[in-house]
Amino acid sequence: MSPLETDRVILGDCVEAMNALPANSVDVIFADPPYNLCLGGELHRPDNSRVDGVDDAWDRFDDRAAYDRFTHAWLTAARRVLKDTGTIWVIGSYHNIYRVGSALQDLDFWLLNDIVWRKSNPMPNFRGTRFTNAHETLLWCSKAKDARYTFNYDAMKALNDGTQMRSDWTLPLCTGQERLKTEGGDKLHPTQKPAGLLYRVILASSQPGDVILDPFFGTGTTGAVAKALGRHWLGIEQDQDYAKAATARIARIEAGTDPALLHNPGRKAEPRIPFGSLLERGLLKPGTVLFDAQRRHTARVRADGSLIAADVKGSIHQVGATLQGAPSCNGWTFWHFELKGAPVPLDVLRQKVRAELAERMN
Amino acid sequence: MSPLETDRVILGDCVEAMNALPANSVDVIFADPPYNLCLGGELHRPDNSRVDGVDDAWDRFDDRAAYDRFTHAWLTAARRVLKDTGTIWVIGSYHNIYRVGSALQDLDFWLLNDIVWRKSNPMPNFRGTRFTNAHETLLWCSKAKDARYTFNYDAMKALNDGTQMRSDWTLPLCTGQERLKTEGGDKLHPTQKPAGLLYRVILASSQPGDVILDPFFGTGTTGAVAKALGRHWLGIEQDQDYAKAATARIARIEAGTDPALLHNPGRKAEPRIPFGSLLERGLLKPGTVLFDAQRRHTARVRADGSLIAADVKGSIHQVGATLQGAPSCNGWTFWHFELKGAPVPLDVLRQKVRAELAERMN
DNA sequence: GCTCTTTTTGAATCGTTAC
DNA sequence: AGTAACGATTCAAAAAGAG
Repeated sequence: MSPLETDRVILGDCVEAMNALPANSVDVIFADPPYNLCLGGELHRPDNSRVDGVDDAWDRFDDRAAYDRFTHAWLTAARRVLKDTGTIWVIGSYHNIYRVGSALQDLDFWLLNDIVWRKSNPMPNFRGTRFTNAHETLLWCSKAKDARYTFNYDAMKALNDGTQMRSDWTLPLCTGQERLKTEGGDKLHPTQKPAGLLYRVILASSQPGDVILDPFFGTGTTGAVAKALGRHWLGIEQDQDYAKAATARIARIEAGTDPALLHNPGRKAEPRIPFGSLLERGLLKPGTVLFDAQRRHTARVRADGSLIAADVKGSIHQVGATLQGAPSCNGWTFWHFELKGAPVPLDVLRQKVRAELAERMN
Repeated sequence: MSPLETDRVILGDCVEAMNALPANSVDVIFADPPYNLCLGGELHRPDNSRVDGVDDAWDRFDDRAAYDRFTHAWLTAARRVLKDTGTIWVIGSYHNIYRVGSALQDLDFWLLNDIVWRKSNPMPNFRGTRFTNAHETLLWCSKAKDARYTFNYDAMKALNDGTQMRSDWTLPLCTGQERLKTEGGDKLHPTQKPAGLLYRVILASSQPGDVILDPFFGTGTTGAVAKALGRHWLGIEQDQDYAKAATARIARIEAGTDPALLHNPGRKAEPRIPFGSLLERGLLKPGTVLFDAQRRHTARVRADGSLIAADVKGSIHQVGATLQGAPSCNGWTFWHFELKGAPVPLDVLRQKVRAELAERMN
């Protein structure tokens, strides 16, 4: 077999293309396979605008068994081209990631971490039917339990302001200037991943000069970041338009650009403390009676963190404002509870939680 | 089969115990099954015979297959006792959650969300070989794709300070006073879950009076929180010491009883008011001119409670939708009428009627 | 050029009841 | 059973528009 020719896009099916590559030849694989979303009808926002869901042909499978066969096939091909010291990353959502995770384990990949990409700006759940689906999952595996692999611990620690990088990464979606557009101004690809995500993946698990393979190349984010970080890359993509756009995009990147220019650290976790968390933490119990400093008003705490007074229900702020006839009210300082016979403002509890959180959350 | 006897711990194997319960009898299942995949220690077949160390590959295969059989068995038993309108929660880490997730899907459970528990104080990775494993995953499933299920959207939104609860939950580990200890001062159970986690699970997915089953009861956190939140509980535990500690722990909890504190039914549950009843009650007169907030559209009220605009006749919703060219419209909030020179939404009148109805109930 | 407001949008398994 | 009507429902970020 000929030696590996890198820094190019291979047009075609990813299994066939990988099988045409030399075995044990790439250092890292990053894969963003179809999620098999199975979306039904249309979805509208409360303002009646239509949500542009993923309905592309490449995301449609006959059934779960067909998706499992597809997953097994491409992971098998990926395993062959991956060096014994290499690692593979796969990203997915709850629709597919449990199939992928099981398949990886069945193929004797060894799970090193599962990483949660916390989206700082996810799409809300418009109908109020579930929790806002605000994250995706990345699986990071070595080829075997006892395999040696690359993990740039110190680079990750530095990227995280001196404390160990955790398994949850807070990063925004790929939007704005970063998102590739058609000439008509629409998004070119329905699921373009943010460069910040690939930055962490590649920086964590490869060395300069390594080869990064992406079998579902799409708009080529993997190639763009790999090139900027001084790595070689190889993309496989079956859609000609995507392949063309990716090639052009990567050509515009300067190789080995100062990583600081690309550096896109996640936002710090906000120290916002919902009032409800005091209940979850057992610092306050449902039924606790709250009152203002002058003891002119009282209200009781409900299990969900709302307050109930004679005629009013709502947040600590809303109820405080309504009872006073004021336009607004800071419930944290307005409301007090009784502790050993003395009135204590709620804010004391918030400060307690903040102090605990500040200890190690990054 | 005898009716379900709740608020007790059943000592024994969870599959046998669940099979002895009536089918379709519990509202929510919370399960924290063993994760102990490949953590060393002895290997057992399902019949509890020990596996002799043979070839590595064979061992590994047998181990994972055994875990899969175990998972399949208890999930099958769980499915039988769960009501068709019930939901199941399973918590796990990357060691087992991909096996569990696949098994749930294979058994036709329908994944509603995967939830990430972000630990605010995780154990660091001491050897610097991986990312700090700072989260665990909860899977939340209904019994079938089209099953109705309980999700207390408004309670969750209230608990999160007025914005939708997301799929990532930041909560501390179970430590300090909360952690049950042996007489010697050691932790009683290796994986006691924080009450705050169960608080959110139970508040989100059940109603007061519902039955919560935990087939891996351990120290009884599920029962303790269920009781405090006015739910019934049922625990299955095979370790006598854990069962005893759990029973004692729950006995100390004060049961939540006040529905006003425990229940937030939300707006969706409010009684329906036909628009025509506003006319019957004389709150609105036939011929009243309605308009939207931007005064782009107008319509007149007819005696039968339908609207008439230039080209359109129909309900307040139909006419609003048609005039806007929208797929749907809430006529109650869309349409306004003039009162003392100011625009007032129809919804104000509906609230008035609802208040009167509530008054008469007392 | 600058600030403030409005609009747009993102891998979405997104309803319930009465007839 | 299927169909039609009712009417509930969104957050963050960035672009685009307005002044």
